[in-house]
Amino acid sequence: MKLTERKITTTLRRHGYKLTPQRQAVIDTIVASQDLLTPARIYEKVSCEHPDIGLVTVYRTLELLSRLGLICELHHGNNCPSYTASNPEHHHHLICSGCGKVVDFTGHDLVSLGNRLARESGFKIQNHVLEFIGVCSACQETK
Amino acid sequence: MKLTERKITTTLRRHGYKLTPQRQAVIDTIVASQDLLTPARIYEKVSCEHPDIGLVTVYRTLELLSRLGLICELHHGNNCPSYTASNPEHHHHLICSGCGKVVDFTGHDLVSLGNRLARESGFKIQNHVLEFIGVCSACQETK
DNA sequence: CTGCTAAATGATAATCGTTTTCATTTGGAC
DNA sequence: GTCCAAATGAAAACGATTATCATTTAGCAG
Repeated sequence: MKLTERKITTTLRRHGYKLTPQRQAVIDTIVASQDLLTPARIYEKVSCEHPDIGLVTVYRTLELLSRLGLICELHHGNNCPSYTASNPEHHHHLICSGCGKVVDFTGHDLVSLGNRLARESGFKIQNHVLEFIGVCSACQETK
Repeated sequence: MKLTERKITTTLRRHGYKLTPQRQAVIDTIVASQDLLTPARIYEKVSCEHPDIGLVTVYRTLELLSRLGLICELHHGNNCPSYTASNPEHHHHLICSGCGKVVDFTGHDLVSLGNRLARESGFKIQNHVLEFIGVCSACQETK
């Protein structure tokens, strides 16, 4: 279950952030899309409805939402980061290298592996990233 | 076992690339370091021995080595990519968020998970990324 | 509803990492 | 040694992101 727009706005409020039309627009766009969106793409989409929004505001909103854990920032090989609405439960991503579509998946437990690594390496494990990159069925057809 | 410098140079030859002093220097630097190095950091290190090398050449060499699979390019959250000598057998990375040190680990098989995902999602899986981020023992002490 | 204030915005410029361009140099085959 | 495609370096171009700062506004108090 993806995060609802409502959940995001109430979280913003709870942390004392204002709920501006610009932030609304960015949130709407991210929640409405199933795909990985770059900042530029988000700006482009948002601009259709709100032509007077600045790219800077998009960046600032993304930084804020990311910091609050409401959206996920991913890097899949190429240069620039992409964002997708965050899933409240722990999960991983399956990303289409063709169109950027993101599918969440759960059910693979890496805690015991993390514990083993911590024991063997002396690291204090903070986080992990598990991503599968592939080609979605739609992109496989249009080759 | 990390890739040796010798292995890298013969691979270059085999693909018809020239073995220039500049490439040697970049290769030496990457092989000698256990840490994740950014292009800027590699340039900095290489410049000590070869003050007349250009940053552009570092970028070009990294691109080449990465394309030949001799070094790994990683993105761990932050903006710019980092590189480390590649391990010939399939492996994953444990990265220190303090100093950038990289520890390879193997033995965790994700093939069956990949197959399950492919079956359920219709994706054709191409690749996967598994990284653990943590704090190495040295960095834990200097806090 | 009205006014107030700190927070948020937008325009512009600055910054940073990376890539392109192009004239010059050079590794390595002959 | 000669030659030429490949490689290099300097400079400029480029794209993404961030900083600056004057203006606007959300949300609260009265």
